[in-house]
Amino acid sequence: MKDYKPLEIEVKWKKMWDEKKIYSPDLDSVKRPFYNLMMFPYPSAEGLHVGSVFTFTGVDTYGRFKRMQGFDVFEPMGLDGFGIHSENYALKVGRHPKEQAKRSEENFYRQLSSIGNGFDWSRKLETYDPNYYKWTQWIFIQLFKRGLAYRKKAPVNFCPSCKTVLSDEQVIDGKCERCGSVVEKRELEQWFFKITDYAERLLNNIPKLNWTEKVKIAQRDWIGKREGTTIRFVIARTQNEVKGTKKSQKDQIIMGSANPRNDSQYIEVFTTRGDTLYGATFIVLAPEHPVVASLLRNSELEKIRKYVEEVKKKTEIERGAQGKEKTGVFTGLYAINPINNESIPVWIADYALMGYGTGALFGDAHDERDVAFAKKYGIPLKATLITGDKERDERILKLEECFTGDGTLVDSGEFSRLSSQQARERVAEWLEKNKKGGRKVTYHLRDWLISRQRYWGPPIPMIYCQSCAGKGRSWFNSIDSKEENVSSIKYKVSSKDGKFLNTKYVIHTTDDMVGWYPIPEEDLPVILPDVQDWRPEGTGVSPLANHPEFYKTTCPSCGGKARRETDVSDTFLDSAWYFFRYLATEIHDVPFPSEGFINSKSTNQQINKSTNLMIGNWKLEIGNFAKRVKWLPVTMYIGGAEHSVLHLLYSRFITMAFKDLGLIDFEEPFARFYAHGLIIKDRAKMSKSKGNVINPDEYLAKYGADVLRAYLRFVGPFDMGGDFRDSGIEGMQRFLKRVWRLVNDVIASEAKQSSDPKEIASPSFGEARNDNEGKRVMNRIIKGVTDDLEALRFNTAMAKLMTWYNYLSQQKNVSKKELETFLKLLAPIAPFITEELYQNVIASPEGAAISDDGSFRSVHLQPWPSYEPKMLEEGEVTIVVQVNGKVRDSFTVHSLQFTEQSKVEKKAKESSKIKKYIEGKKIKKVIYVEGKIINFVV
RNA sequence: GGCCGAGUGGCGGAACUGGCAGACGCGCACGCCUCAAAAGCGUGUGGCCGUAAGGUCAUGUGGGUUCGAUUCCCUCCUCGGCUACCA
Repeated sequence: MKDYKPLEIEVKWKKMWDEKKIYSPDLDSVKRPFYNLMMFPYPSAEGLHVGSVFTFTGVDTYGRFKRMQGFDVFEPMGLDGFGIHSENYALKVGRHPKEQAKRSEENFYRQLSSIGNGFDWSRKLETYDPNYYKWTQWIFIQLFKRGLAYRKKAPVNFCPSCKTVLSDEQVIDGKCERCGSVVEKRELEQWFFKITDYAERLLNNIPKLNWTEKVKIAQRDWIGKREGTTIRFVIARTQNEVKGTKKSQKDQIIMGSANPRNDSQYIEVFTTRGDTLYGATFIVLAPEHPVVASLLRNSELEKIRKYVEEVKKKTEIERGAQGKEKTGVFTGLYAINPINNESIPVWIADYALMGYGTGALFGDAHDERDVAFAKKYGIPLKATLITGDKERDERILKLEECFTGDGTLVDSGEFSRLSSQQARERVAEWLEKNKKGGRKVTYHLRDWLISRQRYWGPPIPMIYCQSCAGKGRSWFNSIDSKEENVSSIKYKVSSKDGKFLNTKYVIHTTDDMVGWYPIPEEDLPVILPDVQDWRPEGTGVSPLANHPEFYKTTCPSCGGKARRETDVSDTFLDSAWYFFRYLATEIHDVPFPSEGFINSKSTNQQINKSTNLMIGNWKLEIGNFAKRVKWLPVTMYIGGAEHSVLHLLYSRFITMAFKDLGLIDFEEPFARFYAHGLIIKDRAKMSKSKGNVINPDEYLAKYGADVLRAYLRFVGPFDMGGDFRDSGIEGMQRFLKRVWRLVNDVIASEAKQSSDPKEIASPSFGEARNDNEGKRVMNRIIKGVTDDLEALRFNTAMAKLMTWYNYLSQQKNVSKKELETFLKLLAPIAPFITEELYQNVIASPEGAAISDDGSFRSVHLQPWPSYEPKMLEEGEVTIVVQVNGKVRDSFTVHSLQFTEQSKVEKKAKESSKIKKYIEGKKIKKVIYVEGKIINFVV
């Protein structure tokens, strides 16, 4: 018998699979497309993490299972190599990002090809490939033309160490996601995508998605829809302005005619708790609130100016997360609560956020933050909600307890005695009727900040023309836009039940966009030049801004001197559409980007010329894209739950935008999303700082891909992850060696038998066993493994196969059918060893991998084993006998003849063990679960 | 603080809709093989009492529902992930 040499058979079969292209479906002609997608990795670290191997081989096991079930499985792989992660890694190792990308790419593809996955390598992609990012840029332009990309000056998170702008999502606990530095606030002009326009659609589609529930919840929370009310508080100069006046004068003030304030000077606040409005005793403004700004212009109050400036400089962390001390300053102003005409002080405080609601809130006794703030500054409070529990209500009214739940209103004028819920409704009505505010919906979701002042990303494909700007011109009033008929572009806004609500026309106000033009599409891509000073300098601009040969250009409209945008786009944009690109890619040898890069001395003209080489055939690519849409939405998408919000949300947004662009007729990219678990080591998350990161290379070299794959399947449930341990992997190697030996022994003894029929070796082929038990076992295992794989319960599928092995290895004869079936069931998990052994089995006594007609009889192309439901029934079943729910005895009966209650009950009562417990007692009740259990209650 | 998970032998984990808790594997012990070891094979393996038959206690804690709870409900504790002053 040959020894089991995993590495040798890997080389052999990999070559064969590659030659026969068994993992490269013809995208245009297949009948049962199954797009089996895993989140592509960003290759910034030293190499592939064993956690990624866990995920990728798990996804592949599912894909192989589906292929054997007759689906045309498409399983592509690529690299998310553009962006801040990769650039930071390049910074760390002191290598040019492009050079590093080349190295990472080589290493990653080497590793990825060694794990035994059925990747379609003819369609790989890298986000830094100009053939890829020309489309990233194209998408940007399409969104710009539809008014979904816009520019605004905004306070942004700035990491002083990475020297870049970060999105809110990249700021963790006020620190930079990558380097951990404390993040500062800066004001910069930035490009944004209007994802908030899609908030309602993104939210309403969630129930329809076949996704892991927790990911759906995370998405819903991230969108964070809140229905509440806005209330207008008219500003008064002093408290007396209201309090000291008679009713008629009060009204005047409120109506805006009293001097010197008028109705335009009001503060609009947002609340979800309109029921507590009567108890509002102060107003809090965010330091960035416009009222504060106007106040500062007219105010001599140095104290306020100082406070606001300090807070604005403060980082998120210093401003303090919940629980930390709140700070604030009184403005000297008062505001009139429209519902009760009370005049209440207006404060500025750091716990009010400009980014949420209206940037202003009212404080009351039923919010813990408000109470904490009020107590600190001695602001009075008034409880207006009670619970009905007398003792508790006493405490609440004495302000000893802060009650934040729904209750019954007290001391709230005409609203007293209403429930919170009723009151919210009535207050909203009142405000609407009296034009003092009204219902309002707010979202936690913010627009997507796209700009990055970095090097390693796709240049944002926009041109700014100073001269056009001076004339108030932009692309939106150019001839081009009229040709594209942009003004008539509209998209549908749907309500919750999917009903058409209205058509939203994009109305362009060119104010913000004056001077801006997209790069003409035929000039794409805007190649990222190969500059040497690529490191971020912390000047708030991209390194490309130091390269006039890059940014100097001509205006597409007037032909005058113009300037390219020098920022690059967020890496989340690269990954928001890659699943489309796998399908659109023609099979071609893509030159590595460096070959297409221009050098930094090239002129602008050369940039454009050189791109012609890259563009390829737009129409062809778009055409393929459209044809292949049958592959979408992605059938199965598997990735980490850490991407639950951002990546998945951005991908959904881009897909919806594609639909609105008329490119596709669906709006959700992933029919099914499954979140896998994490592999940990010694009960701790793997991390470099802990020094417990596992490099799969050594395991692949030592044990081979099959052993590692099978071990990772067995280590724990796919959605939970598992604890990686060397002793476990040894056990798995033993198992595969046993399988190897069993199959080879059987084949060998068969060969012996046919040459000398008298000699019966054991175990051997043959039907001689002639028992139904063997067939029942096989059918049960087939069903079990099939169900487990379908539900991605790989660990229990593996256990069932081991159980079956244990059974087979103890039999005198093992049939050829059993061996074949065993190998087929194991094939998705361990593709190499099963291919080798399967070929041995079918070759015995005759047969070969390549049949006469030239087709390849790979185990991976065999139909998945089926089972006969009839054979699942057990020959005999064990009936457990309980007395008062405690197991006292058990016996077996023939399942077909002896499972009626009367017979089982009779037999159970005959048992001496049972008699002991029921003798002389009255049986109150008998519970019988057919074929399982009988329970006497005495 | 909020949301989502998870707590089961020495360890990783099974138990799918409430029905024999501990499948399968690791580890350990003993045995076979061997001059010996490794590998391999076999047997056993939750705690306690008992020679045994058997009994009894056991799924983080405390309660509840049920003939019966790892599973359902409530309380609390611990750990992990995501998120975070969202008015």
